[in-house]
Formats: sequence, structure tokens, C-alpha cells
Amino acid sequence: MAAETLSLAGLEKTSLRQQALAALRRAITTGELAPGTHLVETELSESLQISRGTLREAMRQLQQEGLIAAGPRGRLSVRHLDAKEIRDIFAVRAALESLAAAQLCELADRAGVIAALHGAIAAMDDAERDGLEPRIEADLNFHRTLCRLTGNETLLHSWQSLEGNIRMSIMFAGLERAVRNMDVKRHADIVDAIETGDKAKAAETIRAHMSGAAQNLVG
Amino acid sequence: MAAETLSLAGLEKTSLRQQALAALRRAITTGELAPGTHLVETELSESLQISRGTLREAMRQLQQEGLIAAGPRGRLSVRHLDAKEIRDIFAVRAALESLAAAQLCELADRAGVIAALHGAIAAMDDAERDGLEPRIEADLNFHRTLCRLTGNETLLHSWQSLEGNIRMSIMFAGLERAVRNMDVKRHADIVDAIETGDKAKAAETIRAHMSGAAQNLVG
DNA sequence: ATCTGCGCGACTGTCAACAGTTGGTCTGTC
DNA sequence: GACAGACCAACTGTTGACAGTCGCGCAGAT
Repeated sequence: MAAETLSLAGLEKTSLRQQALAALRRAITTGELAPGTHLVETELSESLQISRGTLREAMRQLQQEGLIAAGPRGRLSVRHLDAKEIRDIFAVRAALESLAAAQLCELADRAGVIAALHGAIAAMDDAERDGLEPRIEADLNFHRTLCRLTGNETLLHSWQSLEGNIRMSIMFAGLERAVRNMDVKRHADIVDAIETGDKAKAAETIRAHMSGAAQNLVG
Repeated sequence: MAAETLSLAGLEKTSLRQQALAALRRAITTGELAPGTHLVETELSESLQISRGTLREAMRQLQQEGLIAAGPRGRLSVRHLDAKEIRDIFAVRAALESLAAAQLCELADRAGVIAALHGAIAAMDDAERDGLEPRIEADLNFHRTLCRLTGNETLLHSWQSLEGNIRMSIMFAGLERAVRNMDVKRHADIVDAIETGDKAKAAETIRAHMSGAAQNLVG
């Protein structure tokens, strides 16, 4: 029986707060909870089957992530994005990811990094057959990996706190427009630029990618 | 009695959660709560005279800001920064603020922006006589203003979520080292670069400023 | 002396209830 | 019919209490 006990399959005992957080994040970024919707604590806690206190903790986190906004008298509602805000979000995203690309260029041995990024691109390629959502996940995973590989935890954390906003932007613009940005070749260009080790070039490639992406979404 | 009722003096009715948030943030960034200190909910709620539920909401927010970190079994403790993390924080900060500088360069009419930034520098100059903390506040205010003037709310929000980490970095390095970065002239250089409207130059000025600042803190 | 249970104290996860405020509605009066 | 004022329902802010779990120390067996 040693094999079973060593598997540790049931290691992740997530708290109710984390489950609620994930559920709400998903509901908002998929549009199940429409922008502008007023989030009533009592209703939500009932539908999620958790207490208000636990729910409130999760909502604070979502508020900090920018997915929900506070109105007068503490009323929380699903944030609504307009075209300018999407452009602003992608400008910040471009700044963060170009830093990531530049930091990766500074690494002496980039072989492992390049391999990991190629793996992420391959996953994007595979996802093309699986539908829209998997493609979006694969795309976000590529960019998240870009940040993670730098080893700069602050950078990764900042990017992740933007991730919800990015997902909302995609949802707002519509999935059809969003998939235009999932082109494999353009992502391969990013990896190639990093491989050369030219910081300025890599950063500029990212900025161009993001500028085009924002244009695709709102233009 | 119209005068009194119109004064709106008591407009800011801050919730206990916000007060707790401010108090904790201050205690951590001033070192009153040393890095690594385990934050026991029952103790803190008693010393702050609030209930645990309210305290927990504030702690979630601090956790997202990166001021406190979660250990095993949900234990929260004051985050500890090492030299690498400070460099990482300042690299992200540089990326955000150079975006701010670049966006400000794109404005057709920069007169108002330049004036506001000169005002912030003048405040730094005044603060030189007032001691260490006011100088730090004036410095942070300058950089926050830089982000705010872009009108990019996401950028401002990202910067502010980094602000706590910046304050921790300053505390960690010691106030004597930190004030080396408060030089008025070097900040004036930033404003001058923005005034020329040269995006690349302005961004590079910021990056150099931040690189030097990080070096001053940990070098 | 070392190891194995066993309690016990300490803390976090979670919940249900109370209090205060705001906005709407309904009624009575002019 | 319009307006003023008083109820009333709906929410959020805040609290105290209960439950589960982890780590530690102590006693007893080998």
C-alpha cells in the first residue's frame, strides 16, 4: 500500500475562499457576470454556499485585481472597461513584458529559456484544434511563462495582477477578435528576438506585438 | 450654521477596515513590525480593537500588495526582502515609470504636466529641512504624480500596488542610504527630458535614475 | 535513553447574527 | 395632483462564537 500513500494525490486542500475566488474570477472573465452587475453579498454568498465573511475576503482580492470596482456606500460591481482602458492595460502589459524579454536577454545561458518558450508555443499550436478558450489559455500561458522565467517574482506578481484585466479585455472585445492575436508565428518572433540576446530588439518586438494586439481588440 | 454644514469637514468616514489597513501598512513600512514577524490574528485584532473578520479583510489586501506573505497553514508574516528582490522591485518600477514618462512625452500640450512636476520637485526641496520621512514622502509623491498625470489608471494602480514594496525597500536599506536618492537635480533631469518630448530619452533617464537608486540602496 | 501515544494550548477557517444606513414607497394633507 | 414625512425593505459594516487542525510537551512502555 506504500504506493498509494506516497502518491499524495489529495495534497491540495483549497480553502473555501480560494474556491470562491476562482469561481468569481471565472464568472467575471467569461462574461457570466456581466460588466456593471451589482454584486450583492447576501445573494452571492447564498449561491456559492459560503458565509458572507469568507466571500468578502475573496471580493477584496478581486477588487485589488481590478475585476470589481467599489461604488458609493461600499457597493461592489463588476468593472466595465472601455476602449481607452483596454489600450491603457495593454500599454502597461507591454512595459512589463518588454522588461521580461530584456531580463531574459541578459541571461548567460538562454538555452533552457528558449526551449521552455518553444514548448509554450507548441502548446498554442496544439490548442488551435481545441477551440477558442484553450487557445486563449495557451496564449496567456506563453506570456505568463515569459515573466516567470525571469525569476523576478515581483514582475510575475505584477503581471498576474493584470491578468484578470487582460481576460476582461478579451471578453469585452469578443473572442473572434481576440484569436487574431494568437498567431503562432508572431510569438515565435518574440522568442527569436530573445534568442539573439539583443535587449532593445526583444523589448521592441514585444511592444509591437502588444500594440498590434490592442489594435486588434479595440480598433 | 450654513458655514459648518457646508464645510464637509467630516466627509471622510473611513471604515475600520481602511483604518486598519493604513495602520498596518504604516507599521510595516516603518519597521515597527519587523520583517519575518508572525502576524497572529487574535493578537492584532485585540491591539487594533477590531474584530478578526474586519482585520482579515485588511490582511488580504496587504497580502496582495506583497507586504505580508503566507506561510504554511495560512500563517501570515511580514515579508522579508533581500538584495535581489529589491533590485527586482526597482526593475519593475523602472519599467512602469519609463512608460509613464513616454506617455507624457506623447501629450501635445505638456505645459500643465511640466508645471505639476516642477511643483512636486519644489515640495521635495522644501522637505529637505523637515527631516527624513517628509523627504521620502515628497520623493514618492513626485513619482506617483508622474504616473497619475498620464491619466492611465491601470498604470497608476500598478505603481501603487508596488508602493508598499518600495517603502519596504527603503526601510530595509536604511533611511541614510535612501536619502541619497532624493537629490533634487536628478529629478529635475527627468522633468527636463519629458519636456523635450523625446520618448526614448525620457524613458532612458528614468531607467538610469532607478538603476542608480537600486544601487544606492543595496550596493 | 528513545520512542510512541495522548492531551492540550494556540491559531486559523467559517459561520450566523446584530447594528446602522440608505433609498424607495406609501399615505395623508394641502 | 403634488409634496412632506414616516415607515419599510435591502444591504453593508462589524462582531463574537464554534469547529477543525497543527505543533508541542509529557507520561509511559520498551
